[in-house]
Amino acid sequence: MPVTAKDIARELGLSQSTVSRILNGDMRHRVSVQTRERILETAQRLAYQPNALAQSLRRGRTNVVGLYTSHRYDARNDFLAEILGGLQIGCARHRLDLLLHCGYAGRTADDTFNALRDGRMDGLFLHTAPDDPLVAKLSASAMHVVALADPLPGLPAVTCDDSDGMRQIVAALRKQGYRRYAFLAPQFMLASVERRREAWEREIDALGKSAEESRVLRVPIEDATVGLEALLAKPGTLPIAVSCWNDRTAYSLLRACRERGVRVPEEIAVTGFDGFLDDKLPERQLATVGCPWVEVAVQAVDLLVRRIGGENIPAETILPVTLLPGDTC
Amino acid sequence: MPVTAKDIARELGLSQSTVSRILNGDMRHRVSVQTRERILETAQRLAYQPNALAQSLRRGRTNVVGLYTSHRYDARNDFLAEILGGLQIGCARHRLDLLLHCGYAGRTADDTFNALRDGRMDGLFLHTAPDDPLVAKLSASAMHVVALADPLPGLPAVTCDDSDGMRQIVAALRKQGYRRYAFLAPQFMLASVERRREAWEREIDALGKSAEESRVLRVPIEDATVGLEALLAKPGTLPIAVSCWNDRTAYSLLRACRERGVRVPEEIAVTGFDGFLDDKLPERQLATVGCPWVEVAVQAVDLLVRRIGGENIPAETILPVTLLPGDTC
DNA sequence: GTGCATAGCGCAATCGTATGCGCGGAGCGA
DNA sequence: TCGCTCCGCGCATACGATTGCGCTATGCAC
Repeated sequence: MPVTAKDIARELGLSQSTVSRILNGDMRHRVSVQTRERILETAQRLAYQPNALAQSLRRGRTNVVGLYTSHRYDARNDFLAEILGGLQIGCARHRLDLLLHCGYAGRTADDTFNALRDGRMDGLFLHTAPDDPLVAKLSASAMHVVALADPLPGLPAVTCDDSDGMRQIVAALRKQGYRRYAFLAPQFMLASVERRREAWEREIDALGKSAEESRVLRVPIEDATVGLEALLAKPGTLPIAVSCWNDRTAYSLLRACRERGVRVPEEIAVTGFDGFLDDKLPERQLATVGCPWVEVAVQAVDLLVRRIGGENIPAETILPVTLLPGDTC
Repeated sequence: MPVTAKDIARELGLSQSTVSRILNGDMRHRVSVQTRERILETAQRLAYQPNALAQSLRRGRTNVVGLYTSHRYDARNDFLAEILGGLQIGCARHRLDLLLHCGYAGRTADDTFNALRDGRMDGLFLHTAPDDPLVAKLSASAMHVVALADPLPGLPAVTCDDSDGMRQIVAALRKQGYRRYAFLAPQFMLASVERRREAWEREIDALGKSAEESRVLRVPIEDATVGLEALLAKPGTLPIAVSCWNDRTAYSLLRACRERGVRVPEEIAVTGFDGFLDDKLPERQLATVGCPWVEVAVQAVDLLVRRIGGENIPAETILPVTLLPGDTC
């Protein structure tokens, strides 16, 4: 059985409230020096550890923040790993713990929403699709939420500059004189993807008549072969400059090219978005956009803490990205 | 303000205890059908969500399990990502949530230990070095702990069959007739590494006089160049069969080989351990051992739940691994 | 009219902590 | 001696739930 404040009080013939005040350093409550010493010494000796549940219940504050993501973790999801690393850093700074909410199979948005507001956490980080029913519920509730990487309607967010990143990429492609362009998007909905797509379209439109072709293709993230086939099926001059919405899709495309014997960048030029480093690659070869995901998460923690503290926080914090040239275009 | 059971009781002119019993489906407590209906309807209408802190405090059970890892998350740590994914699956099945304990900078083992036993979680998953002071404290405490992937003294663990995996690898190398061997270990201490090293040494010893050389090198996980230099510095017949303690180190070595123009597998043969899939690679080229890390985590959750339930659980659960041939040896 | 069972519910303690307020005694000045 | 201040601490309640036990009213048999 864990030792409680009452145990200490009983041992010393004091009241539990006095023990509590001393251990919390409540200076308004005057206690003799000897009593203080005895309490501290006894707490030490009995290895007293306050019950966090009771404290949270009473204080109305848990020092726990949650993370809800619509996607599960796996070794190929570099994005979540980076975000998680950043959250770890941020939480450590603010002495918070992180509660990963595990979505039960068959759980409805209602269930999930209820599970998130059961009092165990002070705030929540969210990464999901904008049309996730959870988003509307959360933004209508009193819950403190910060969206990560992808802006969500009605919620503050910390993001990377998707538009600028894509603008820079296409600008670089234009400078190289490509005439056929394509954008590879995922089959699911994500706000940042649409931003990148819009920026891509703006830049392509600015090309005017000099662009021979420009298409947006939706492909499964783990296999870009269909996309590649569709591109090559249409006759026209090569190469085609294919901008992928993220690095993982770009690597899918690169693999598809290798498997079909398509030369990069002579026939297909490829760009990514994220800028993950990986020892597994010979060198940085993928031309991509470097996104500070760790920093995104760190800043998100700062913001959430301020929000919990009652401050107003900006609707969107956009972090700058950098072009990372490579030899795939 | 969240609505409490007392609010429902007040609204219906009932007592809070009756409300609680109905909502918990306590059949021993007899209540008229109308009252039951009214309570359920009102709870629904007011969107009542029981306060998890109060429930946990009273019930002595939180339905939260913790994860403590000595390493931080990042995109290159495939291992943690896989483990985390498995924990997600397992926790979802048992309707648990996962509390990531963020180690604060400057926190001592004492601090960490105390933070882990503050009543917020029912049990804990652990991945750290065997000489981490935390391990001794935890195994001496009443806390329910399951070690992940790496056995820890005094604690139950779920692991992969390190010995068998390494045995299979070296057996395959022997069959190919290599005469010089090396083992690349990390500079930090981890039980599974030592198991792999011991298995490697046993197999090499079994070669007897036919082995021209066999060395164990400790290299930083993110850069194997020094190791490579040390190997090549010593004259002798090539190739050298280098078994790396994990995939990441193997990729480090492969990169070092590329950078120095060393041919694989003609001059240096490379094997890994983990078997992570990655779209970024052209094909499965690294010869390695496939470890079911997701399954390790899933089973760890099952075990921890049984342990929390009062059962005795096996000291070590070892999951089988499979040899994944490649073209790096 | 009495006894007894049962249906239908409430009282109150409990989990461990935080905190507003009050209370007895000592010391001191007038 | 009276009144005031300040020291040192405890009482009691609250946070929001769970749960053992007991209480009242009704119905029914006798």
